[in-house]
Amino acid sequence: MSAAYAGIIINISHEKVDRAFTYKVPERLSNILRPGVCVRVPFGRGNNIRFGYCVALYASREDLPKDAVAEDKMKEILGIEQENLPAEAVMVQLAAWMKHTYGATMIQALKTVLPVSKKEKGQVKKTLRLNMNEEEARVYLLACERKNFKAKARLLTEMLRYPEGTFPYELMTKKLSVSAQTVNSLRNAGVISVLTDTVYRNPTFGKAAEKKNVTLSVEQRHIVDKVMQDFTEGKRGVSLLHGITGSGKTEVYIEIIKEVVQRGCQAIVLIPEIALTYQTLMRFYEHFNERVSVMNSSLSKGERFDQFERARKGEIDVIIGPRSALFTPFPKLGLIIIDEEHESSYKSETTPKYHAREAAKALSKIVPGGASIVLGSATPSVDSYARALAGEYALYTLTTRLTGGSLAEVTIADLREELRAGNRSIFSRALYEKLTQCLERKEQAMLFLNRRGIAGFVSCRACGYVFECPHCDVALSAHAGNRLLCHYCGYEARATRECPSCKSKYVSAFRAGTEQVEKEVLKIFPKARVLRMDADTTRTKGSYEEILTAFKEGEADILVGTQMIVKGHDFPNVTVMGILAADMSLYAADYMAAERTFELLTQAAGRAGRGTRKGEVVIQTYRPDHYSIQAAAAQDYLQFYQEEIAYRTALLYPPGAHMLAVQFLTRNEAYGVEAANKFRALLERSDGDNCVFIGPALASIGRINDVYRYVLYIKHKDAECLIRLKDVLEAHLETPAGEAAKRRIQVQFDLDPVRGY
DNA sequence: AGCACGCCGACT
DNA sequence: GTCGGCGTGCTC
Repeated sequence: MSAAYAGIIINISHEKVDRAFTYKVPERLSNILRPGVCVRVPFGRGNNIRFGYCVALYASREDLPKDAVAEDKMKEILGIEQENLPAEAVMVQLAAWMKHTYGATMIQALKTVLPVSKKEKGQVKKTLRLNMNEEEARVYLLACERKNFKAKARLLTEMLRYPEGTFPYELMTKKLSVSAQTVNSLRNAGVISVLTDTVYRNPTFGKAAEKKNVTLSVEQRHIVDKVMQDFTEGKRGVSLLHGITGSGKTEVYIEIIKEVVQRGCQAIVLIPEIALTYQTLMRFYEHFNERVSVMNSSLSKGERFDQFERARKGEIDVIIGPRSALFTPFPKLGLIIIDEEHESSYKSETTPKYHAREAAKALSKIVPGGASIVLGSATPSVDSYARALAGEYALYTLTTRLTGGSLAEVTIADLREELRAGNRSIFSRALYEKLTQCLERKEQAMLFLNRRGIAGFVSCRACGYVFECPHCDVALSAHAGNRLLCHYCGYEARATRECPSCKSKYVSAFRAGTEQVEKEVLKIFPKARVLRMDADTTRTKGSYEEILTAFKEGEADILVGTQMIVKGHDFPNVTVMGILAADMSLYAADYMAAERTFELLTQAAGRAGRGTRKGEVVIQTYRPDHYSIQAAAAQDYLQFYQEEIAYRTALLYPPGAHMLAVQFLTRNEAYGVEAANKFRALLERSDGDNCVFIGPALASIGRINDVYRYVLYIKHKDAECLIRLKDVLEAHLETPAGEAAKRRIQVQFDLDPVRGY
């Protein structure tokens, strides 16, 4: 496309100018300018030349947004910058890729990739301090007052209240309305000094850990050598590391990072938010000391900026963090490691809904020289495994459990059978027996409740009435103090003792929760000491680690919990793991339900028998024949994969094909159906010949906060075809008819979603 | 952010 | 008058 006008962002990091300015595109650039490209433009009254980034292209005057400035006000782009690219240019290109692939405005994409503004930086980084003693300063203040330099006087008066103190720059300039010039002139006069704070806070470690040398097993060494051989030859591709829990993936990561760092490159290690354990962290510190930095969600924006700044300046070689750590601006990125690559937390839930794995692949192609990618998992995503088998990724397998211990012995308990035998307790006979023996042996047990999608709703047992949110299509869930809460919009109500429908008194909370399990355990095993871990008991900071430590130190016999107890913790004394309702996550209405069930069960099964004693696992289920449960019981990934890939291929689900979910959000139910169907017709007419359309249909939770949600799924082998359809719809929304629709309906895209709508 | 413009008191 | 400092608002 040839463009006559372009939207240019001058300085993304400053709030006042973080919007697009329209420039004319000179003839010679009209065919080569693309979103994300770095340009030089005249800016401001002085027409100073600045760097800017192209965020939008317009073919003609008609395409310009209505609020664009008059033609005569527009200046012309001077040229495309190819050398001396600012460090952020790589990230801007990544943003352009995100915009193209996942659908978003360029600004949304830029904000995802360059998340911290300089404003925050100012707050943390610049402080003011008196540069002279109190008397001298008072003399200077008098001089200022005499000359009527009001701003200077205000500032000095304030600072003289604490002559030895340091003052945050932003606070002083804002509160006292002192301009940057005033501060500058005081600094030039030598009255005050402006300190740029170079003391970075490193939140998780203080002392340098002692260095331990690890000897890699033959298996591990082989993988490291292979990856490094490709790296050295300049082949920067993707490797998938399939290794069962305890097979030593972390050592492999560390060794590869070490070698990459030795070659003058830096590395990013992505981990799912919850998997960041203290033990794992210490392993990295032991090897990289102050050259490694950790990002996590508890960091303030300023602290995150510090981390990025250290990376930019070359003060660190390795950063560890959740998916946003991918945007660390290293000068020479050489390696990206994605641990537990199957985790769904790598997919962003806000627009642009990017997948960190795909974004990492895009980034590795953008960085000069390229970057290698290592994906690691005990239960690889079906997507990655399929690509590895197809030869797109190199596949490596770690088969030996180095931490000792052997695979646990797994029993499947058919709950239908139990019911027939008259057992109505939450424990099958097999689990009851194993728990009893475990307690007798003074060993520990874990009970895992897979309660995804099940909340403690309140219903009437006489007529079946369920308390529901008046604004969303979900049941309210019971909370302490007789309160009923909507988890989607925050609506709150009181629970009544009497059923509003049939007036019976049999109103009670249906508790399939961990609390109920805990009570049940105490009833059946009154002597057992029980700890519970779920969203309720881990609400306060640090309580998560506290519970785990207490359990590890043997302060309890049984740990009851949700997903969070099965992720990456070693309890050597645990010999029994009970999975209470294995199929709960199978009922989720999306194509990844079986994959998630298999992952959870495999992880849970891997928790038992980590020490020297053999582990025993009981999987309780109503669907003992389902392949995800059978495969998890056999701890056989390949068996699961083969069943799953056959299903995905036959039904054209990823990776059998690509899938685009288009979500329509509107307050008007009837209009939603009508508009969504119109959009589908438009897409079918344009380029949808070989695409499979499903819907639009009301989402599984059809209404949240009085907004109705319709979903249209489109499937096709080729992702680019779906991206074209997305572009067609986006373009339509820019036409006059589309603009009108946009006021009543919101459209969101999600390419290859990992969660059903 | 950086720059110019307009305002205001002080000094020639 | 006009010089120098200060606050405000705009930048395609």
